[in-house]
Amino acid sequence: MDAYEYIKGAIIDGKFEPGMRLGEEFLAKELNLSRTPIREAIKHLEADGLVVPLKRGVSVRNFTTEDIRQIYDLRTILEGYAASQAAIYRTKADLEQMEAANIVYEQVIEEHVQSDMDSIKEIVAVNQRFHEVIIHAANNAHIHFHLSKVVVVPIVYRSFYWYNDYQLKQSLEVHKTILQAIRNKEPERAKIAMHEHIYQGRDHVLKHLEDIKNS
Amino acid sequence: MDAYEYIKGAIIDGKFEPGMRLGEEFLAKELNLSRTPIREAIKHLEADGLVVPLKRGVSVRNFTTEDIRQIYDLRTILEGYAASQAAIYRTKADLEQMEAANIVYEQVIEEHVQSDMDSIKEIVAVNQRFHEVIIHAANNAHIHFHLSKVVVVPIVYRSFYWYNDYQLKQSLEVHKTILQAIRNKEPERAKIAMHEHIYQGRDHVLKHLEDIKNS
DNA sequence: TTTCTTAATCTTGTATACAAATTTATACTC
DNA sequence: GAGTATAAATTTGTATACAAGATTAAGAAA
Repeated sequence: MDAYEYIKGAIIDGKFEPGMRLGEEFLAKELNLSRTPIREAIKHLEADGLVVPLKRGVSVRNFTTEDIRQIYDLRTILEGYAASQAAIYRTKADLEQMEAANIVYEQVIEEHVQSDMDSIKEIVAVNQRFHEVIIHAANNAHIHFHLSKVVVVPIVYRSFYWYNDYQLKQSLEVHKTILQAIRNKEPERAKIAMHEHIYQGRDHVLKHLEDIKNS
Repeated sequence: MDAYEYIKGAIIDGKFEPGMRLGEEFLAKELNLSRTPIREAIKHLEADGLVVPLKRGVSVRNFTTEDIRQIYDLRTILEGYAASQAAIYRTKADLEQMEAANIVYEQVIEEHVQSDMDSIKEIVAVNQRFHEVIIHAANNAHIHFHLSKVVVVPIVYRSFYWYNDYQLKQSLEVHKTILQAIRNKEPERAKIAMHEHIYQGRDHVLKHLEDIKNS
């Protein structure tokens, strides 16, 4: 298995917790590889900002509340722009893929039972799919390059775990609004709706962080 | 010397041209190192998007005109946002550093004689300094993280080489406008001025690329 | 002469070895 | 018993070795 993907995955789903030192020998054993490819994967993760260097070796980065706020601000700007561009450049095929993603989104929300890990993973995947199609439709590969590094922050990734049914349906409704604006070629409307969508996500995560701090 | 910085520098100032294969043994000899640290530097550059993988090894990335356009669009959004945030959060110390950068900028432009490499390098550095202070004042470390990867594109970096005296003075004037808006705490004005500034940079680069294509 | 096949060479990718540095553990002193 | 110093043991960083795959070159056939 690819070392980079494995370690990244383990960080994202919390198997490797923030602050944990990532020993090379340990990872090499876990993946049945020598230290060389492990070190290269670590260098890649360091460039991504997912691990931070120590005096020697690296540890899993700890994202503060302030980091989360800044990252969501970034996402708001970039995805807002992507939505407005998508409303200009979207093709028929783009629209079909957005619609398809939202239909699946509706299904998995419908079938979803609270705190079922598998269905949450499906929700995360299909939500991401919708966002990715918009970014693709925006016709700017560089936006995609940067957003792919922004969204991957562990806490953002896991935020769906503490959505309730009502909030999930709310989220689907905003998706529909965004899609409608893109279909109608209304860039400003698409941007504003996307802004609102991501601000809701931000508030949701920040509130959760506040709650666990007070307990 | 650090392998990553060396190779990155060589790509930026064109010593390693787009498409050129970066042989590990070659780089190892050039830097008096073994292949191991070279490979790690290459992995880092790959994460940055400055080199692209081949079937085996990597080559220097070639940025197309379309890439340049997309990258400048990204810069416009991110630095425009940074300028508006700077207009809100700038401290006294931030303002002083912006002023200092612009004073030096004025001096080096004044003393500058066309196509003197050293003075051009100074101009590049002090222009970058002004932009960096604004990004710092915006109070968003993640914006800085992403912009640092966006601006480093070789062609963008070298765009100053084909500015004439009038255009340099023009550029200084816009810097002053941006600074004034930030000083007066006018976020929207600062953003718009920054947008204009970067669009001018973009048009300048794209026109240059067009010119060399037609010759 | 040109093209296809095969062999030789070169380069990468992975593993391992070794030295330097940091961390941990133990012992000694106050 | 606590703190410091010294020594032992991990662990990283760099170098090198080896094997697999890719590229180039050479030779044979059309």
